[in-house]
Amino acid sequence: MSRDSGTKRTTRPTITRPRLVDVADACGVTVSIVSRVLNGDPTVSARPETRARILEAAQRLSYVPNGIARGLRRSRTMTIGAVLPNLAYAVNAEILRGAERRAASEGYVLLVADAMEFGPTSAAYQRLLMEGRVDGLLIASATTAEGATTALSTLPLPVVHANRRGANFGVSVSVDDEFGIGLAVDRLVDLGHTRIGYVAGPCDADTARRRRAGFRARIEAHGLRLKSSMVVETVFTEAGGFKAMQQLLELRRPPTAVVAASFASAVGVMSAVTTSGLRVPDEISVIGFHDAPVAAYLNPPLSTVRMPLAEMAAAAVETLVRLIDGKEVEDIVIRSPTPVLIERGSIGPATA
Amino acid sequence: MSRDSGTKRTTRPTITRPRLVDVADACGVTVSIVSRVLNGDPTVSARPETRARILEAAQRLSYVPNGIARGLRRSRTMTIGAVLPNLAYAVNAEILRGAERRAASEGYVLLVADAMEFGPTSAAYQRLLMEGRVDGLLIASATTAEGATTALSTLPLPVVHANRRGANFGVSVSVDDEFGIGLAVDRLVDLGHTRIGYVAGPCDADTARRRRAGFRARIEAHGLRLKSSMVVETVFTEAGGFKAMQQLLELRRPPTAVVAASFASAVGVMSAVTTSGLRVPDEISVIGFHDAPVAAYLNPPLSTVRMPLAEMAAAAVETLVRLIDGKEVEDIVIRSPTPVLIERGSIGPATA
DNA sequence: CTGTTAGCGCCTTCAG
DNA sequence: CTGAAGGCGCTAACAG
Repeated sequence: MSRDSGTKRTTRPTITRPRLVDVADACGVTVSIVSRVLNGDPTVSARPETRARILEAAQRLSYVPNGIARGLRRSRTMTIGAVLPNLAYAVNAEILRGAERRAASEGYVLLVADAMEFGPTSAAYQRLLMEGRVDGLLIASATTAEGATTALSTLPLPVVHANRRGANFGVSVSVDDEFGIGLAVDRLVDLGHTRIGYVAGPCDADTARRRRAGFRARIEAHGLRLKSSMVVETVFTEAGGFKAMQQLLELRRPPTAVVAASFASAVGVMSAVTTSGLRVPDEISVIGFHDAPVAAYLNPPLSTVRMPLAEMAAAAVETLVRLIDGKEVEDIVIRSPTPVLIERGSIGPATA
Repeated sequence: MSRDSGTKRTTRPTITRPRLVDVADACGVTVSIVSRVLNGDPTVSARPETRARILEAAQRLSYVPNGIARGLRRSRTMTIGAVLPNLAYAVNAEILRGAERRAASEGYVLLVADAMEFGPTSAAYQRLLMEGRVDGLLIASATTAEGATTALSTLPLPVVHANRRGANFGVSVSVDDEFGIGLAVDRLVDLGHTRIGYVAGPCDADTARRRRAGFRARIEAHGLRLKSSMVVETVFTEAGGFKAMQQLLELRRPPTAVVAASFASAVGVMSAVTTSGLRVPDEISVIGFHDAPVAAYLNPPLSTVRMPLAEMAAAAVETLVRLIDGKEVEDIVIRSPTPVLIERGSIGPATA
């Protein structure tokens, strides 16, 4: 039919999928009604009989609209760019997963880019942003390269930051870090600890700053004093936690309990304690921030604060979609489900 | 989801990006030369002066071609669909990461879909495949839903399977599981172990079958006998490893060493040993398959077999691109860098 | 109720 | 050496 009307179809290596026109002349109408019927255009009142014929034909040919053509026409790609840091850490994987799920249910797909290499000069950056392949951007990296962020702020593109507040452009969706870290403090104080150490995250991440502030505030709310030597700043990795804990162990009076600002660093902390010949939780209690499947199987099982990360990611996608749709949005802090302390074997009563 | 209101924000006014025609009449020529010059068309011999003017204008307007329009025109989206299982496990995250990197350097971007929900009826499936948004598919799930795979095999779309051989369609890029698992056996035999248990993966994953076969072969190559009670099949999770190990511990003569077919299950194995009051490696040695950052910080540090997963993912992308380009490709087994046993504290000499 | 038509932004054959 | 023009497949006015 009109399939070969275009004279030379050149070399089409793959089998061409049915197009709108194919289903159109499969039932003797034109593309326009087919399009409108298939898209459920409310302003069209097709004769039931025609409509049925169209739907039947579409079904029979297993017609699916070409997303690229549609994207071009509507200047809407139904694609979201996700910029994420190292996926080897469960936190980020969980965010990506939550985002992908919600994106799918909103009719979007996710393009991923590694935040580590996401500078304005990178190929990924070019493809994602400049080529107009995405309708919006979900940035889940607390520490995206500075060059990238400033470049981004000049782009006419909706941006949502997940787990990061106060960027100078875009909207933020985050969790209540202060509250979450407070849960850890409360429980440790409950157990009689008064010398509680803190393995903080890098201060260039605002989420790390919030946790740290929350820790201090909660410690002081309990009438305790936080000596500055009890707080060590490090990166969000096992190695970082390990080194930080070694430092805490060198103190004249080491802490009897330690809260780590991430899951990975908490693992490092436990490892440092064990390696030094002390026991968790007998001599030192440990709590990590963010949960992971492996937590329950560590030796001892690591207590963690579980934050609603998947929900945060979902809300971030939802917000981004609203933004893309031109609706008003505002910064959001996800408070439900409430952060909760998962108690496992790594904490116990103060002994020292 | 309860949320918190902050400042209201809306999207910035959308500035339309420069088009080909903009740079064209910015220097008084037509789109056609501009297109050809910018794309480095070798068959065009533009006057140096014109060419310079064009490049300058493009630069000045910071013109970047619209990827969607180009995709429509060339029926090439420069996009690869990646179907992956649970990213919470480091193995998969590493594959995704390796794939993303290589895709970027090949000029492609990656669309991700969760293998767990990747059925032919899922929205993600629709968007990725049927809508023609991707030029090819990278499947890194050993156990993609059956419905999905059969549906896929009928699609005229290049497919590469990573870490999975013998699918009835597409090409495979995998690592040498047999060899890798053999390294673990060799070392344990070296250490004097003769009763070596194996916590296998689900037999519906061909990669799990290969590891299992490799294990048996290597055991027998050492002249040992493998009692069937020494092999327990389970899922690739901590919980799976835990339960499997419990089963092995109930044997009249439990193994003195255990090889687990995944990282997660190895963690579960160690946990089960410890929980039962035995010690690793004093009473039981443990080796896991696939490495992860956390391994070195477990208690005791977990010995693992490190496989070239990132390289595999990169090769898979490269193969897919070749396939997309219509070149001939064949199944690949990545043997470099060679799989290597990372010895950590979880293994020691046989004592029983 | 349905058809015609004009592009979305780009590439590319064919003329000049 | 450069221009003109026809689509890629689809949507959305605007007409009948």
